[in-house]
Amino acid sequence: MLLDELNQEQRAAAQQTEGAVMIVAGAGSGKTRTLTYRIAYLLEKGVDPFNILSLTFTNKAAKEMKDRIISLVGPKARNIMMGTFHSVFAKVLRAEAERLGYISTFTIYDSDDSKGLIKNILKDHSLDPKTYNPGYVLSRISKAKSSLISPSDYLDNQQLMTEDKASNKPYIGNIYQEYNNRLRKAMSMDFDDLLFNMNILLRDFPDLLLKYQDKFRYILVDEYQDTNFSQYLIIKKLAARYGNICVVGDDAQSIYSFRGANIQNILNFKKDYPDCGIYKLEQNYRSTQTIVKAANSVIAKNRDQIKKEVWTSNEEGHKINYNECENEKEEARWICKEIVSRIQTKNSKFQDFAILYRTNQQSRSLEEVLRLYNIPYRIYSGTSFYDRKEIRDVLAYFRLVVNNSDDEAFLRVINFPTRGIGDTSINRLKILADQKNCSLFEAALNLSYTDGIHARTAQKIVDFALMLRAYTIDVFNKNAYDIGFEIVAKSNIIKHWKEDPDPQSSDRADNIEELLNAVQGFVESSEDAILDQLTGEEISIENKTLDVFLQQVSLMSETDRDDNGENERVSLMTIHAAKGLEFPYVFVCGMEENLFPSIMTIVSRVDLEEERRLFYVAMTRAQTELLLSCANSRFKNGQLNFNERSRFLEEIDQQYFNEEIRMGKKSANPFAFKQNTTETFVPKKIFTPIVNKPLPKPIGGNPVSIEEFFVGMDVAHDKFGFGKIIAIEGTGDDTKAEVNFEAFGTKKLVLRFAKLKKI
DNA sequence: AGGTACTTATAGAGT
DNA sequence: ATAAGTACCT
Repeated sequence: MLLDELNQEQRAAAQQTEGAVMIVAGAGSGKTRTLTYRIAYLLEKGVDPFNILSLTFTNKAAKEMKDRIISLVGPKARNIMMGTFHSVFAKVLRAEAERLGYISTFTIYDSDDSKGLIKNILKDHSLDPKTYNPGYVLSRISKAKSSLISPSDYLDNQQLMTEDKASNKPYIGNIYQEYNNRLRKAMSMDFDDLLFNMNILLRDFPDLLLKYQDKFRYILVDEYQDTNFSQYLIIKKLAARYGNICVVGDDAQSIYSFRGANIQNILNFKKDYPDCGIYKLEQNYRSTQTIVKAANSVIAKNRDQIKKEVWTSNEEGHKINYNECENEKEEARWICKEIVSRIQTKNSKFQDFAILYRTNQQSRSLEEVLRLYNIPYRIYSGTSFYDRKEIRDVLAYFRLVVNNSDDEAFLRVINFPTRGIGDTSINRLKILADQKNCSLFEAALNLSYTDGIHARTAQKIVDFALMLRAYTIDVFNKNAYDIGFEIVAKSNIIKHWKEDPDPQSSDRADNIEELLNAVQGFVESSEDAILDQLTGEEISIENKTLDVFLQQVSLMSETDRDDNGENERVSLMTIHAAKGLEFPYVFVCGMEENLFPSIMTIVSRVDLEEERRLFYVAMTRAQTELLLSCANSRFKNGQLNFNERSRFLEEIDQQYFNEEIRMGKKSANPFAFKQNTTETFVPKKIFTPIVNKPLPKPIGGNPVSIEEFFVGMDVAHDKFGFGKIIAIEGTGDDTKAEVNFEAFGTKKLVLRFAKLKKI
């Protein structure tokens, strides 16, 4: 029987298929498993997959869950609507776009596009971008949108207006209004619009409300603690007819309030659905007792929480490991050594390790040292592939072809690669478009020589528009790859990078080719539904058009990207990105005050509690071993900073550390706890440690000629990392050195080829 | 118009 | 450290 795979509480939660259900699931308690079996069970009971809506936190999670369900109950599961809030409702909006006066190929703006639009508005209204920092303005707008506050609501809202006046930015409401006007004119939506407009659709079109209530008779929401008001209301409306709503979450893992997530949604579920079944999953199957208990001891410090007792019957396991380092380089080296030692002694694989951090910047020093140790890794957050300039440029061409009204895309590529169209002509064109109340693209297409633009430049503008117009006509008759390939070729963008002498430029050309590969992969893939989940239409290669690709890509995160089968790598990511994942060995680095907890959060209890939940999430990713580290000094924005170790370290019940690494009373002087660093805190190693020496040393070192090497010299090798020369033999080109590497033991190297560097 | 050199800001997490 | 923006030169 299908549900035999679940424990008693999980099974009970899966079996109550009708009505409202809340599953409060502690970390590692088999939440995804329960959801998966619950959906499989629904299908076994005869529920039509077209009637199931399952909302997950990442698209990757959706894909994995769907694959698992398919393996349990067969291919009919493909037709379940499963994905993130944003991707699912983008599909619905695409189908219903004309109700809202949008074209179905509307563009989705990401935060960079949104910031660019705000910058343009500031420029046009002569507002100071220092006062009206685009990032800040966008976050105000975003918070308003995710609370369903429209621009006119904003301008009428006394509290918001007072706040903006107090911060000396009285025009944010007006910027919001203009921002929305321009988005609409460009036939574009930002992330929050996908949810906002879905709400409008359900509010203003009763037939659609009924249609989707009827379609989505069974609704499941994962990570419910991280939903915002806008998402909450969509779900509430959709579920209002049949009442079959199942939410899963853990208030202790709510970490997205900055994005408007409202922890009250889960805390108040019982108020909305008084008859709901509540199930608590408290048995942790993931981690050792040490990890579970240590994490519990930390989260107990929070005041706001649903009471529950997470426990495990797993073995006690290792004590938590901790190392205090001089600086971020030494921290990275410590992590590398710990990884290598486990690889060699415990038969672990690189994919068993994750290095988690609070801020994306921290990945850079880790990266440098991982490369030195020749440890394969993958970064799952930070500047994603799709954020790179060259990729955004190509995507802007695609966007403009699919949606001619997309002015931001137009401005991005009108003169890139350069085609002799400068600021003067572009400003003139903007004025023309404004006068005619049309898009920049249309203005360009219909440019006449009486328009006041130099004839030669005007011709270039018209040529540009005509070139793209040809693709617009074709875009729905060809698959995404065929047309994408042509656009890239014709726009000269690859040629531009290939001819550029800068060494980084050939990488950019390669990236564009990789993007085209991704487009091809999209066209050829059949992993998704065979039938369109909304229309029931068959999906074939002809449906895989460029606009569909764009819509998919704009909602994809780095975590969702394919790893091309190369999965034997250490994972690097922020703690936020690690939510929902698990690894045998987890490093949490940068355990320092002002970094984690972040300096922005330490003034308010509510923010600090969220930060503490974040640490709880980090700890509970670990299955067998948890390793923490901090650095006494660290470069940030090119400046050296000194921080005390994080208060969170002392909040862990000290019995879960080895005796010798328990925290003493926190000292006021950041240097006072320095002497007991590496030697004492590092566990026994199989490699000869050189950590007793005062560090840091520059990483990388300098190349030297063969004669300069001597026995006892500290050297670095591209592959083997740091080592010390223990013997030299031979002369001239045949000179060989025996080097004892920290991580790879003794190697004999021919100096002429080894490219050893002095450190 | 387009490229180069200098200046300045950067605050955190990401659909 | 890095990117983006500005001033200035060709």
